[in-house]
Amino acid sequence: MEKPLVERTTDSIIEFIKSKNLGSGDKLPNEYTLAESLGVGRSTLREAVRSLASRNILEVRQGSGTYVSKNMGISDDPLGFSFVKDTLKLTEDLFYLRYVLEPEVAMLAAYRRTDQEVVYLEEIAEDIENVINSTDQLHFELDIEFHSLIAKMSRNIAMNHLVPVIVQSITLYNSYYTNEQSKVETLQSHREIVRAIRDGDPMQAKYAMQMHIANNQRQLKINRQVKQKT
Amino acid sequence: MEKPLVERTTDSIIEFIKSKNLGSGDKLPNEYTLAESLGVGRSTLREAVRSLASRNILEVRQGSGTYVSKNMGISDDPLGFSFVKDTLKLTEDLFYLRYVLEPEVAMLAAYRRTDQEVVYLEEIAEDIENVINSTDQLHFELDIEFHSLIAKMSRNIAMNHLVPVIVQSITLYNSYYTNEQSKVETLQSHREIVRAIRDGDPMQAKYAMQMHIANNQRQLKINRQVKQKT
DNA sequence: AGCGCATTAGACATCGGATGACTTTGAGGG
DNA sequence: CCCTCAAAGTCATCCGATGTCTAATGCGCT
Repeated sequence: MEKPLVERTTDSIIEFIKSKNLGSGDKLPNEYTLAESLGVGRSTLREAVRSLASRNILEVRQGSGTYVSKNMGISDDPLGFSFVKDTLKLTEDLFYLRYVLEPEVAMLAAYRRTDQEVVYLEEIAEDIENVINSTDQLHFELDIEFHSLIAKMSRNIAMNHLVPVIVQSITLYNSYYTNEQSKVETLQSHREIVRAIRDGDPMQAKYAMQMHIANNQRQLKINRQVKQKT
Repeated sequence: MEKPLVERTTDSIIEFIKSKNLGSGDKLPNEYTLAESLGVGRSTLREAVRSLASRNILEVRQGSGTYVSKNMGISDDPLGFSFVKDTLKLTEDLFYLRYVLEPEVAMLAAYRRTDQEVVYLEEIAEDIENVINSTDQLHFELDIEFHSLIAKMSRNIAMNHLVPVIVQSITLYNSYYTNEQSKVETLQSHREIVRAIRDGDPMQAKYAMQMHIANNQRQLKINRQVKQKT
């Protein structure tokens, strides 16, 4: 018994999910049954479930049941950025990370994308054009979706897991403001990216993404300067 | 009572830590006392503690007590790679990610490193040379330390958080075997990387890191082919 | 005085029963 | 057919008992 029973139980639950081939949204047996079948007490099982829930692997709904989570295994702040004090520098650094990463991702996407995915991507791009002037969070959510889909199209598992986290972190720890200029540039960039990926032009996709993120970086700095002066 | 008591209790614990100004390694009151003072049952407290432990905010040691964790906030598998079925492809993709990322990191490190850090880096590189032939995990741990330190030297917060996760994931989900050839190449590459960073030669640092990871990728494939034939 | 081993107190681990609160579902009345 | 509401299913919470592990204590030996 080297590891505590609770940890072995979390492993058992993951094993259970895999063996039963459960996916997002599927329901687990109730806690009494599951505890019984794993051979542990209910308290132990509950702690194991709680542990997995806090890692966004499970979702517990009182009165309803315990389910496999949607964004399986990726929690809100997986890289611990919420503990970083200097959020200004963090945002800059995140943009630099994106500048290194996402052009490569776009390139891969242009190589490997399916036609179906291109249709989705065009739909999202269109949605963004439609809500670009709305004030709510919808624009940010769609932007995350846009970049996440491209990451998925790259067929690189690591990128696919990582890009959503990075993009979300930026909107999470820095509510940056958009001006008219940046909106125009964003839409223009998006069109170029979509076109390059659709046409299967990896180099152009890479270049377009590079420009897109560089624009964002530049606009971020400009907005901060404007903000400082006021 | 909108939120479940357990979640409110996790918040209470964090509040408790902040208010008492507890830092890494400090001990919390025992579970009976803490439950009492937070006004919840022991099971509830235990689940809250377990939840925080799985997010690497707390560390529980049986028989000793509950402590504030060191690497606050970064969990073992933050990007959810443990759910990926095709670990072979995952490893390839992780290496590709490193190939994109780490040369840039090495470049930044060469720009921004301090002399003190260079001393540490040389020490780690030396340690690696000494244990390269040992069979245990020490070699992997030192390799993680090596790349993590370079990430720290880059002064990019995002890279600093990300690189350890990526490097660790590779050793976690793929126990790749090393042969004599790769050991020699690894040591050679490490020397070149250290030298370039020490000399403040960003381009050379980038190039050396590129070669290092490309070598690793190549050796990985070779080892797999050898493994398949047996 | 110093060292080492055994004891012991303190702390977490695990179990399972009792009761409460919430969700879902479906039967029955309109 | 729809609405209401009661019942069943499920998680939430507390609690007491017992086991296991760690670290400190203290005793005896040298």
